[in-house]
Amino acid sequence: MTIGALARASGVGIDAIRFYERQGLLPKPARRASGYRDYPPATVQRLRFIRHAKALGFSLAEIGDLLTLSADHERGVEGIRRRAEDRLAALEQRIAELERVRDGLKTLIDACPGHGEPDRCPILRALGDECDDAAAVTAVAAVRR
Amino acid sequence: MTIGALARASGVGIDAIRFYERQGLLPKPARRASGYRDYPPATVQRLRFIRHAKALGFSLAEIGDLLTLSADHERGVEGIRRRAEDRLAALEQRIAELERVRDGLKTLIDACPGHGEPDRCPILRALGDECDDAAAVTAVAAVRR
DNA sequence: CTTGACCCTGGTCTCGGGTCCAGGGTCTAA
DNA sequence: TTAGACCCTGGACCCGAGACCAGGGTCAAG
Repeated sequence: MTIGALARASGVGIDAIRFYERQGLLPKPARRASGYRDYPPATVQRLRFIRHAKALGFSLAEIGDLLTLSADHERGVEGIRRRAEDRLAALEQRIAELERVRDGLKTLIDACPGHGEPDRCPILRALGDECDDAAAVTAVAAVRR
Repeated sequence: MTIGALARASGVGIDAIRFYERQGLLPKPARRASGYRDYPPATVQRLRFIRHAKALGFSLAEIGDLLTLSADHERGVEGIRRRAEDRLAALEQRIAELERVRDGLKTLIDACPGHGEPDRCPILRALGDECDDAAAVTAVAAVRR
């Protein structure tokens, strides 16, 4: 199939397919006499794999790793599983981080009356770090590393 | 104070300070005869504001917005509060998204025995989208938009 | 007076994941 | 045969938020 047909079948853009080839995520395809790339239909699966793995938060480098491992019939499966677990751990850490930030922001919003003098707004005071307002201090402290 | 002193006092790098100036987040400071930037001490607060707002997930453009609003004694506070609420909503959406991905990944890992043939690994099968495995299908479906 | 720490400008480079463009060649249906 | 859709390459460009660098000038201590 041509690159355009592959793009339609896999849901991945033409430019992205050529980019993946340059990155080594796709093997260099056969060429027709005209120079057109000619893909075997199984490439659709490979591109879907890449698309889904991206949706799970894997980087292209990690996906290349997964693809290499998945071709390794000896130790591939353990490697895949371990990488998936690493991804999961990173994901959970990121979620916890965002939740911390969310709680800080929520605290500030709750403490803000939404009107009045700007120098009494706990959000501004907390961000500027020049306040004794307990709620604001706590909220921003939660956000600092 | 010089830019180096300001950097130390605020915890923001020298290059970043000059960058913020170019972006209009910091007013152009006075210059000494030598051409050195000479900052009023209050700039430390402003840089801390920027640093904290960044930690809350605001982009530099949004921070510029906040700084403009915070100088507006008429309608500033309502604007600030509304933007904080927007940020909170975006944050919660992002968290929910990541949780969806996390659950999908978790399901896949639980379904994977961690050994055996690669073509029986639910992670690989799900990513390649060529499977009837219910757990894998559900997991990946949860991830797709 | 020299050394070393600091500062200036303006420019390029980084990361990731592509997109877009110019200037060609090719394929297919009418 | 010709229009229009497709394909090729190599390169430039995009986003955000700075980092880094060269080639200069400045400032304070010893």
